[in-house]
Amino acid sequence: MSTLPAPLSELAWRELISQHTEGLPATFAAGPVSAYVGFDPTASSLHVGNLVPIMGLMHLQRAGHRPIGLVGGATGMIGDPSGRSSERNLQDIDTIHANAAAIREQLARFLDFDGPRGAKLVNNLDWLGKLSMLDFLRDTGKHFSVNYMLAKDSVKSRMETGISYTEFTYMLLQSHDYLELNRREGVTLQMGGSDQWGNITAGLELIRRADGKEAHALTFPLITNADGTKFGKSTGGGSVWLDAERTSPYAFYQFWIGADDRDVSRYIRYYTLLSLDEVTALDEQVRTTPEKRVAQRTLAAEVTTRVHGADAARVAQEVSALLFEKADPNGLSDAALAALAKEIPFADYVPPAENAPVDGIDIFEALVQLGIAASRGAAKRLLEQGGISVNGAKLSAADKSVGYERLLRGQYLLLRKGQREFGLLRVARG
RNA sequence: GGUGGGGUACUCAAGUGGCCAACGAGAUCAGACUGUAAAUCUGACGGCGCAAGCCUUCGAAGGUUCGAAUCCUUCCCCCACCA
Repeated sequence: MSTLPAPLSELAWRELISQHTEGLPATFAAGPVSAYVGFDPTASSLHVGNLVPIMGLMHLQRAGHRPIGLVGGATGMIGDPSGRSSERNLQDIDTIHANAAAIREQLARFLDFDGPRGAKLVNNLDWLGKLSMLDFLRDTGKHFSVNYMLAKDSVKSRMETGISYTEFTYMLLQSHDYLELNRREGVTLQMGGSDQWGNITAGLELIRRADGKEAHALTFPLITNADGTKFGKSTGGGSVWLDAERTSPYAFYQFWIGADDRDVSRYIRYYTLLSLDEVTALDEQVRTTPEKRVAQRTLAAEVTTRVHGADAARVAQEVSALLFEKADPNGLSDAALAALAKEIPFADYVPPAENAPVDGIDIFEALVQLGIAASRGAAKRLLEQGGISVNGAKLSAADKSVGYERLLRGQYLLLRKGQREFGLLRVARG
């Protein structure tokens, strides 16, 4: 294993390799390789679940090879059956174009798009869009037997519940992409999640049969959480996005801070560029002084800095310190409160329309307006269970309202739900 | 086209005339314990309401009944076997 060429040795110690084709090491050793990863343009932003393939491309480029991102503009309109239990919704073209543009910007935070080894982003709509059915059947379809396709896990697993002809064909379209990129860009490696192995190797077959050339596959492991939950879900249950509009830098930072001790070492290997020595040192810290959360802090700072920049990461750290390290909210300056308003859920308080039954700020209303509770009923349950604090002090079940005298700087209220969810309310005195 | 089985809340899954807002499990949220960790224990978990209670829900639409997720009719969809 010590003889693995550049990106493979790195990927190997980071445990980022699930499997790869046999001849891949030799191919890397022979010179610069162009490799691609596909991204679904089903949303206008990538999320942390896309991070592993992105890091794969990053390591590749750092080792002197050329990364290519493929936006599945065409295939996104179809849907990959791999890893899905049901048929999915199709996207319209305008949406896909907009999403592709957004994805390119996010990739630029990881990849260098300039220079001879510059990264490139392509869209398979460019060739699949104008491909005729007859050409496709003649040039691609004839190289595959239905028997071969049925034997793939992605198809097999759907035989029970049913799979449309469209999704069945997905494998061939992806193979066609690989062939196309092999011809256009000299791409000889496709990478992807471990569930993509079948689709990628189908592409290798096509390249060999159609052009008699050799190409390779490399897959990344499926990322798991030690507690069995799905990786990449925020406290609220939603995906953690790279787009600051969808997931604030603070929330993004918090996502990483919350990593389980059992996971954090792996995540640092996967998602940062820290060296093996640094990673080993952090592992030691986790073992001896887990309560200091040094590894989690490092992980959060590293990833947030890469995705949102050093300034945003620093603010996220400061806000986190403010909220979690027992600073008295009453001492916050106007500037600090204004900064906070940008990072955590924020709302301008609107008093209930009814002739207010309570004096002061209606807590249920405040929680709903901040999005911390889904309804007044839910807010009430939270309060009754002792899950709500205001300005650092826990409320009792009887505290249905908060007096104006408790407002910070005369106009703000810092609400907290449970251990780690915050919201800032601004109240206009009338 | 025929026969049989099935569509229940975020997911799985009970329920086959009133005791059903609907057993149970998972997921989720909160509390205790902690280290913004895990595990464990406790509670909550359709909406509105301080509450009594009201409203909406069991594929869709009608109907029977004092009363339906449960019975009847039609329709839509899924699965298995047969053709």
